[in-house]
Amino acid sequence: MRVTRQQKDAHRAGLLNAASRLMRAHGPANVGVAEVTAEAGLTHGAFYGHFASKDAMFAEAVAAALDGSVERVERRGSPDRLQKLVDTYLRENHIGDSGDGCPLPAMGVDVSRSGPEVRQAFAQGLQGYIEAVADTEGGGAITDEVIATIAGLVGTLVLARAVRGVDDELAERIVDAARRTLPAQLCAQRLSVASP
Amino acid sequence: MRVTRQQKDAHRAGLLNAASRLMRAHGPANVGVAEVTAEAGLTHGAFYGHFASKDAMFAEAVAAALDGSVERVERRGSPDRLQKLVDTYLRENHIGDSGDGCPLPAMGVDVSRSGPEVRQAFAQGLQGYIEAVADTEGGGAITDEVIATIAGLVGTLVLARAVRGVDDELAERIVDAARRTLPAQLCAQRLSVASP
DNA sequence: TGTACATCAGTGAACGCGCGTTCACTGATGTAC
DNA sequence: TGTACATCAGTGAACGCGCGTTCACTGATGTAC
Repeated sequence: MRVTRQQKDAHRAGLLNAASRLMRAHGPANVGVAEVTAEAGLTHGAFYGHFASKDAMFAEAVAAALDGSVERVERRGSPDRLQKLVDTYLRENHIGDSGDGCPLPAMGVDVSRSGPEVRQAFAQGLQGYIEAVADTEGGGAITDEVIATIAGLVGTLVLARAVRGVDDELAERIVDAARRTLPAQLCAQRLSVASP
Repeated sequence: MRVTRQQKDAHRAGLLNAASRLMRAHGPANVGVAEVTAEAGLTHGAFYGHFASKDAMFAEAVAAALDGSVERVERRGSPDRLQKLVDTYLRENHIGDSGDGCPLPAMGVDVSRSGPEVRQAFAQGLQGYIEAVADTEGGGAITDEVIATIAGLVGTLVLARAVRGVDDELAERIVDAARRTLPAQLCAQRLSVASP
């Protein structure tokens, strides 16, 4: 049953892709090794020829998903306006089906419950994502506005997705609030306190 | 082994409290029925005298946790400034140990992966939380600023907690950005577009 | 280029384990007199 | 108030099941000549 070297590489990529999608949608704890391998067209035994453990694969899936996000940001060109990020983000990341969306809201909490390897991968990916956003849409500098805008988008998706289906009106209300208030601006009151 | 009616009620409350804390910290999928009952000082067999299933208990734990959050907001008095929420929230919700913190960032993603009963409980609790914040700290009206500020806080905690331990500097950077940009304000550019 | 053999990616049965859930049993509580 | 009995909250063994992981095996691929 040996396969071509390229096929082996393709299988590995397929496993990572399947894991990334499934784990974003259902969480790593609710996705089995057998489910991932089946989704990639393999049997569960093949898994350990590619990854040392389920946890090690999750770490790689996190890194791969965030790399994909960075690429997507960079491919968008250079609109030079942080507002573009908000528009595109809230358009692309549908409230339903988080499997294909941004890994930050879909995996963030799972990462915080995982071990150091996973957290390391996430931290590195998040740093890269922030830099990519700052470079292509924020004018280059990693400002409070860039970071807070990303955080605002993440929280918006987390809350809207949680109430989807049972209170769609509230879900839409949350997304609309984000659309009207993001990108984040420095808080006027605080600025006047900081520099009177 | 029969116990007093009050003790039965106390046991039930203890189970809910234990479940709420454990599931906020580790996620419902990573917390077992035996773990919850042991934390409450009982054995696993007692569980089904109080709840129909693990999922039903999660729904109740979500509702209880959010009710607790509402009470905490209301007990804080009426500072009448949304900014107070940001200060208190970021002070009380430590980046580490999410078991005692706000259920929105700790359970939101888990809720979005759960069934209708859980989502219903969360939607109702979130609605109540938003109203409580609007009443005691936002001046009464449920504005975009109130909702977007809550969402910003949620996203901030999700991201900061994910990188905690492996990149504490980034975690602090994220929290600081929220501190300086929240409460959310209506976006000036968009307003000028909407009403030129 | 063709052949012979070593390599090794994938298969599928098997493992130990912990999970959610059930249930016969226990013995203290609640109640009827 | 005191006694006798029914109730029922909690116990712990047991269940079926799916999980992550291992491993002997297979047969196509890669390689040495």
